[in-house]
Amino acid sequence: MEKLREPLNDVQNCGLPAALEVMGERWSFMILRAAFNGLYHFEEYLGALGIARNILSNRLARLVEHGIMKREPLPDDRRKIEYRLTEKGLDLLPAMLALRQWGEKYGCGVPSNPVLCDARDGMPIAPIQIHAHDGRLLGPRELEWRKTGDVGKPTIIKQEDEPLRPQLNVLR
Amino acid sequence: MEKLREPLNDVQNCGLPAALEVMGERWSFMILRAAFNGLYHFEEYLGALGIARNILSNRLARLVEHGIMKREPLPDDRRKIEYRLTEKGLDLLPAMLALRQWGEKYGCGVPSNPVLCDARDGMPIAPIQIHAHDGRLLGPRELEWRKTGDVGKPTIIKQEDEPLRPQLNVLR
DNA sequence: CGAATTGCGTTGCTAAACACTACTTACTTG
DNA sequence: CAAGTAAGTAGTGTTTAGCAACGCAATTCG
Repeated sequence: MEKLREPLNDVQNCGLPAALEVMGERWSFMILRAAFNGLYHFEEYLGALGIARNILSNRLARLVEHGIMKREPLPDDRRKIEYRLTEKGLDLLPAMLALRQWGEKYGCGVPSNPVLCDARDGMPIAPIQIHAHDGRLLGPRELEWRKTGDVGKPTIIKQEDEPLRPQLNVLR
Repeated sequence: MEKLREPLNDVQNCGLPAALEVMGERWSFMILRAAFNGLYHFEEYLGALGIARNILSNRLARLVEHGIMKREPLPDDRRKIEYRLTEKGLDLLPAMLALRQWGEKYGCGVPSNPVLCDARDGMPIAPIQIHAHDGRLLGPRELEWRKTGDVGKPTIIKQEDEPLRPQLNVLR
């Protein structure tokens, strides 16, 4: 009885374990946030985050190693080194914001003073949500896993009585 | 010279540290993924994830403690206990998917066989992205931090020569 | 009924990751 | 050259993760 489900222990077939290899380490997300706030230098991160020097050193090295940040010494002061986000790093912004918004909603509860806004009109950005290919908003119960070959095929209404375990019907 | 920036060390004013308190721990996201795949029971998670018993026990307890999952013994077999996502837990789906999509894009590189699809038409979901309040798509360079009082005010074109550090202009 | 099995969880111990403080090295500035 | 700055390393404890074995209640099997 093949219940279609993700092969959870198979690291190859899911991006999540891959993502967590770096971003799952402590401080990685906080360093990322600092980077998105325009910090560039070791001592800036150090002061802003309250992290230990050796940990920061190690974490920055790993982020560089994984192509999330790039490390370039400044020509005018060769002591100084700039750590900047790469494109790969910038691509983490949606994930970071989704996590942050979730934390705002349930954690500290409330306003989270400096608000991330659209620079064009100064309005706060929308919540990070799940959209269909055509832009419709999707909730958790409107989703299902599909084998690559079954993508796009019409949805089959289950006839048999055996209660196929719901795909993403995780509530009630 | 007040450069508007998030107060990075101030845990109160950002949801990210709050979110990371639970979700930053190892295995939390992987357990969440398993839950979104319709796993309910201890031994199911255990087999699917390849995690140690004590760690799983501990992590589930913490997720329950933080209201992300709920723990309810089954009436018909009182050994069995169902771990299910709460609404708070379900709300983590965008963050989980954003992270997963990022990992797919850069990590394992490619197809990630079971694809998450819109149940209605069977098409894969769109990438998780950042939208303005009116639905426009926003990139990292079209964003800025604003004090709560300045939200919605027209964007000020900087006149002075002193090079105000760019808000989210983290590239070049 | 009694013995084996299942489901969940704990305990004891080893290894890895994290964190604090102090030290080092390279460079710049006065 | 002396003093200071920026980045990074080393030494030492503490915390967390990981493995294997045990405990225990509820269920099933003979």
